[in-house]
Amino acid sequence: MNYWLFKSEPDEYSLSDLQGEPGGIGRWDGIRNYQARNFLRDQVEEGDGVLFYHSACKVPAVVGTARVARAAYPDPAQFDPESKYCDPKASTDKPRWYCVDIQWQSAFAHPVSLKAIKQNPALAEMVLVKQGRLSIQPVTSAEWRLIEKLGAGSD
DNA sequence: GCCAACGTTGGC
DNA sequence: GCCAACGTTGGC
Repeated sequence: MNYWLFKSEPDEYSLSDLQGEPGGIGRWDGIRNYQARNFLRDQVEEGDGVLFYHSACKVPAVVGTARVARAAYPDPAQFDPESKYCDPKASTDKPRWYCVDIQWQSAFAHPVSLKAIKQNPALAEMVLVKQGRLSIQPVTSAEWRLIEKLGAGSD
């Protein structure tokens, strides 16, 4: 069982969008960055915990949690000429991009902002702090527990 | 919308 | 196989 942080722009796909899907299960697609792709394809497993992070918005923050409902499979959008995620270099024989399904689990009473994370010494080693531009990243179990606790507002 | 960090691409 | 150019990401 691994823990991850997934970033999404709330204008594109927010935590409440996921919550509104049938069964709270949505496809996490459109990943077009190789580092993120490699984590997704090689390490993300069904049942893993996901911190849902809103990026490129007014208050970047972890806003809730989800779990991985289905491990990596080829992202259908890469083969769809109508999609903005279409990649002419990808083929069904040799898919280039992958996606997973995740299921909504919780919305935090108190979103944990990037600012708060940066100010917390216990979270200084998070990949989020160390390497800014990575949309899928591993989280330690200690970091997971602390962020869940902060999100619940019981600090 | 600027620009920095990172990984891939491709000309030579 | 070097390395400059390019694409993506995301905080500010």
